[in-house]
Amino acid sequence: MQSTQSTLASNDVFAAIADPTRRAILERLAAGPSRMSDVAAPFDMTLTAVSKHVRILERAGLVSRTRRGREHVLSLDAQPLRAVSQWAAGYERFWNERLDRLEAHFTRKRTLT
Amino acid sequence: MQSTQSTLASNDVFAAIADPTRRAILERLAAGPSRMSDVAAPFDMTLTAVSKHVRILERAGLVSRTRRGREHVLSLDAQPLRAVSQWAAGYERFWNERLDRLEAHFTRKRTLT
DNA sequence: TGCATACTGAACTTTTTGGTTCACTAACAG
DNA sequence: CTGTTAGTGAACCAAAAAGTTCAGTATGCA
Repeated sequence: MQSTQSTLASNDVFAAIADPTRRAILERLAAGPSRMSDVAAPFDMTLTAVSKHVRILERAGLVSRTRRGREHVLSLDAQPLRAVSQWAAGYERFWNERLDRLEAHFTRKRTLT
Repeated sequence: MQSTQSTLASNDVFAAIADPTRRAILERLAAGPSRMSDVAAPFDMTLTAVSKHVRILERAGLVSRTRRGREHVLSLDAQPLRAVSQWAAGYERFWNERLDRLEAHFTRKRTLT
């Protein structure tokens, strides 16, 4: 079992990236680690709110934090996104060719229960 | 404007795939189109509940329906997942090499505001 | 020491989500 | 026709999510 990533914390990851604020946080951290306050600054919400978003990202394994004095420095941990990318890419054959419509036509005759 | 998919309905897509039931529905439809009832059958919830999930998937552009008599036949529409895959793949450089930690070390000195 | 800064935690509010039930419409089967 | 099957729509509920405020804890700085 090497690819058990799915359905273990995967659900958390999908839930984590569902929120646009959290996706924006990830984008910001892609530019390099930064302090909680700096991450929070661009958003029109309190620091506490952003702090909660960050905690959700942490639990999803997407962000890690290291304390430097009173500052919390956040950095991106993108591995879980690999699973997401691969999950979506699993549907590749449906968008590559327009074979989804084609195959639909085929299978309809048999598979339709 | 051909690639405006992002941020237009993209948010809906991310929200749509956040729910495990809805991901399961997509998986089922990957095997071919099927009727609402048949899609609903495996789940431990009412048909109405599944119907609502399907509507969310439709609004996200992930599922389309065609009526055949009184039956609603659902089929997968995977295009939006391409955007998801590409979005996640945008973070590829962070998981490919362990260069995220490396670069973190670099940028920390300058970027830390 | 003593005040400002950088956060967290707890309590609370509002909105959204995921589910239910029940009544309804439409289509098919005898 | 009549009854059964396939599905929606509306009203409702409980729990979760997203945000707030306020109080508290460390750390840094003068």
